[in-house]
Amino acid sequence: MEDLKLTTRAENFSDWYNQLVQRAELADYGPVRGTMVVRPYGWALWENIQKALDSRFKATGHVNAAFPMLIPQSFMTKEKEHVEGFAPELAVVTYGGGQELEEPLVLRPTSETVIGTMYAKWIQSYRDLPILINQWANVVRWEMRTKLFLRTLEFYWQEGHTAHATEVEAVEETERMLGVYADFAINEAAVPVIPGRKSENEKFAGARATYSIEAVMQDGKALQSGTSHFLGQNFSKAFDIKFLDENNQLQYAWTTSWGLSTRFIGAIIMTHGDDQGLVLPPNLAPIQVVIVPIYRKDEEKGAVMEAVARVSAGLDGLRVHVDDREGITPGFKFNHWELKGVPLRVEIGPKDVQNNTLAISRRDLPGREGKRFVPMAGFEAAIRDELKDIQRALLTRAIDFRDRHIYDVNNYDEFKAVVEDKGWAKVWWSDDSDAEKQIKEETKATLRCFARDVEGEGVCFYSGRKTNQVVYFARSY
RNA sequence: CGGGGUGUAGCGCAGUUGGCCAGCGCGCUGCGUUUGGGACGCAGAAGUCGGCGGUUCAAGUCCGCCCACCCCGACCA
Repeated sequence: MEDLKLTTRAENFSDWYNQLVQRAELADYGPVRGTMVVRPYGWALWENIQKALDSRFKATGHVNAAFPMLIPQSFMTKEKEHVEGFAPELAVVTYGGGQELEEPLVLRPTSETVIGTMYAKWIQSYRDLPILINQWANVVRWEMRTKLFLRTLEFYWQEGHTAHATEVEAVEETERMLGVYADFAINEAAVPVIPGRKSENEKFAGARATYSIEAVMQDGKALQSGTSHFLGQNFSKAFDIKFLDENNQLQYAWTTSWGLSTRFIGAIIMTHGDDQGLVLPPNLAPIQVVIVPIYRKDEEKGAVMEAVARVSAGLDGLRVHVDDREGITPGFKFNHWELKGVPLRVEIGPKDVQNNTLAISRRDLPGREGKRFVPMAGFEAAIRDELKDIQRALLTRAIDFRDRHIYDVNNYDEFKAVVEDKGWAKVWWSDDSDAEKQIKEETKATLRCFARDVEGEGVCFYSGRKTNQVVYFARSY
């Protein structure tokens, strides 16, 4: 008999995640190994993520466009590091129109190469710069080990690609978009990410510098949740993106790229989810309020449904769902919508009709603790306030969790104990790629990013050398 | 690609030393009673037993090959 309850996080975090994703109807496995079907509920969540990001992109001057999914294979080889980085995970089309193609086409793993090619055509003068384009797209990377949302052969994302006249502008753009991601993650998703620069080992293939937002998952692992790359002139030299500056000098443009994918849904799940199921931040939840009518007899039904209609109509602008399914008990519905992570449940039954009240239950607080009765008079404000409070509470709780799972570590033994199962290690670090590789080899922990706003000096936990840099290490997805 | 595991109804599983009619729970359909934390009764529908080949009077069960998926490792957003 199939268990009604999820595997708990403590029992097996990975099973918990897999069961949750499928039972909450966020996604399912596609027919081809490693592919993912994003189901309507999961896609609705993605659409809300898209809206929150897209409005931020527009507000910072970007426009949307669409570039082709098929890329001539030769494009991928033009930038040396790029080809080395992506070669193992390319899917290649060799047949089309019933015959073998003259040149194989790769399914885009990312679009720097096509977009760079187009930018080379479109840019002649400094007056054409900056060019600030984003596209919402799917990309294909042939991963060996897959997991729904976190790593699949095909995934959905947005990729911004910009070209600038100066290095300073391009660096500013890279950091601006990192800031946009952090703002989105913290204020919309209530995922308290840590922004920072990646190490040379971990940066994007072809980038001068990569920045990321990193999130602490409930099993203590890190999830890279968005990236922003300063590409220098690497791609403009490879793709001949040149312009004449004010002094009639031919210059290579400075480019950036930045992306955030459906992986972010995994970050939300593993930041807020509990043993009852998904917990969604109100700002992004496809359904913010679910109303469950309760009645026994037909004569009760009429009055109850009337109250339900009144409440539902009073919540204009909120995403409200009335679960009026017949023949299913309220208890079943409570569990169902908890599994799906709806932030707030409203119950309206005969007693409420009689007392002129309604019952509201917060998803983030279990059982009686999160349930209270509010008077029908003024329910609109009560519900809106409650949603805002849930959004705040989720962030506060996640920040607290994050801070309790990042450990200041001074020696390698402590380090090993921490990254083994406790969480992240925050350490003084004298930047050394070989040491970083050695640590990864021995502990499976990777350098997630360089901490910002570091003051003073310390002693590297690994080499014992003096340094002014602090970094985070953790095992990651 | 290495290691491990699993394929029998939509899902989760049982199926004895091969034996005739392939079963159980959940879900699904219909009717009735229920409904403030995962309701109950009755009646139903639903299966190329992952595929191909072999052994046998007889294969879900034994043998061989293949395929798929999941988990753990090396790579990644």
